[in-house]
Amino acid sequence: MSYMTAVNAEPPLWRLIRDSLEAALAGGEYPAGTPLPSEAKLAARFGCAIGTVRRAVDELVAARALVRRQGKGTFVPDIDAMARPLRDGPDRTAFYFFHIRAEGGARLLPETELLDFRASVPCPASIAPHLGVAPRAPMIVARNLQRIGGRPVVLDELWLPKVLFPGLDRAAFAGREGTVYGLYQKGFGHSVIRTDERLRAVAAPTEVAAAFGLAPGAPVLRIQRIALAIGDRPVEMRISHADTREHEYFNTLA
Amino acid sequence: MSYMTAVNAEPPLWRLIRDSLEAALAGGEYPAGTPLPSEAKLAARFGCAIGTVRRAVDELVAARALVRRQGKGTFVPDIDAMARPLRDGPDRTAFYFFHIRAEGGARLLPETELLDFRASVPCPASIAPHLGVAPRAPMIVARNLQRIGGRPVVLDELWLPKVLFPGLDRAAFAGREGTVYGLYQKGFGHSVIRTDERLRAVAAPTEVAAAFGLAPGAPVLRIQRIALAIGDRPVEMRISHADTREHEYFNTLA
DNA sequence: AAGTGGTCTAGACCACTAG
DNA sequence: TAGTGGTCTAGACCACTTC
Repeated sequence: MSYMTAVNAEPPLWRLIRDSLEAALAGGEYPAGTPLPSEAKLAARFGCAIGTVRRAVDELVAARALVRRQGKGTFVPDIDAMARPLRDGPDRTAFYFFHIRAEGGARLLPETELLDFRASVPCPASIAPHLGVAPRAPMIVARNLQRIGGRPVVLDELWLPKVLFPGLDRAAFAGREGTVYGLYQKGFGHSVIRTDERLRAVAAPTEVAAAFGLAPGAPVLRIQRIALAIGDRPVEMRISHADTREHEYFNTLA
Repeated sequence: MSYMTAVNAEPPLWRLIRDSLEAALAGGEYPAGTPLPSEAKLAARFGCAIGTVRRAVDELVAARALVRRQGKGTFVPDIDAMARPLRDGPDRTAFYFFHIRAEGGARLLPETELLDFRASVPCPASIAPHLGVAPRAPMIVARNLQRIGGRPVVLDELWLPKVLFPGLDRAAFAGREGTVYGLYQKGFGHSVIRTDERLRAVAAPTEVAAAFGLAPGAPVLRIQRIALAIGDRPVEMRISHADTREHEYFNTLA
């Protein structure tokens, strides 16, 4: 007569807890620097054992939405801290969203130069569906030139739904500290944890060829990226062209 | 005076168990069809609680070296079964090692035609270090043309250390059922679970241009892949050229 | 019915960080 | 010293598969 064995609908408890935490993270609680409640407190709040909370947090850690630090707490990872090479131990988390490396293998972080910034451009029909916005919705468009070791290697075109980045202007964009994704996180609460990319080899458009000192029509790598924040919310579309004469796009699968 | 609290050197028990299991898998025990001992039996064998075994197995499942099937057991995944679209549920495991898709998005598996097979070629110095073999070590070289919907899209050149594939000849290679990686797994015990890829845009070599019906020098995507089996052992290097006029290389990160 | 993996509990003890 | 996450235990019960 186990009348107290709970209802037990379909989804396991740890999944409900994971989704609840994910929603809280997507909703902007617990910004990058502040710790989550301790596992014991979360267990009390959800009325379950600590092990169940740990199972939920494990998932979010695997999805790169959280990091644990023994003795300190559990945090939303700081994207800029990740992008910077770590002192202690190998920099496995570095370069997570930057995959262009020199042929030899030495990993250098790029220097970014803002070429152009437009605060309100109607969204083309080719981009709107990827970001889940209406066609002709107002967008912010920026173009960057990235140099590695002084040499221009990547030309970026960024498309941001204006509604997700209220008040973002050229000064804030150019004057940021750290990476673009760090700005999305600290300025607007969008923690990018996943990207979908599509790559093609194309003949260099004239502007790209000029930037890289290439003959017109020379082969360049075209990368179309969609950046997704914690709840799989798309926040940026980026079209990049890379000069792969002396650099390569690296990809490790699974 | 806790004289029985165990030695507790550095590595946690679950890691030792994980490594032990990984070594057994790399050593060829438990081939694709046969289940591992049950978690209870493994716990007894290692003299620990079931939860500790589960922690170790969890890691190998995350690394795609094992799959659990409730009610049946824990298995080495069958690569060909993964590569085939699944009936039940979304085919999230399909296309794991094949990233070229039609522009629209419809995923078609390619048909492969063997163009060339050479049973013993000395390994070039440019390839040897990637596979951990000595320069001029004997290699098997194969070239494939892959068609998607009848259209030639990818030209592959495969380099295999002969020592890892004893007895592999053209007939066995061409007459296989399933994918190349399925052959590696079922014929030689090398379960590929990870790949490292480097991509560039290059001018099409003449032979590639001819195969794709491209003008000489047209841009094509060059993919250099190293395939790694369970213990991070490199087993294949592959240089592919892809026609990305109507197809794209897809990549989802983390 | 028996055997498998999946969920959840309750608690002990360890390792690390901070005040 | 107190609080955090990390490891490990021992066991209950559930869901699925096979006989």
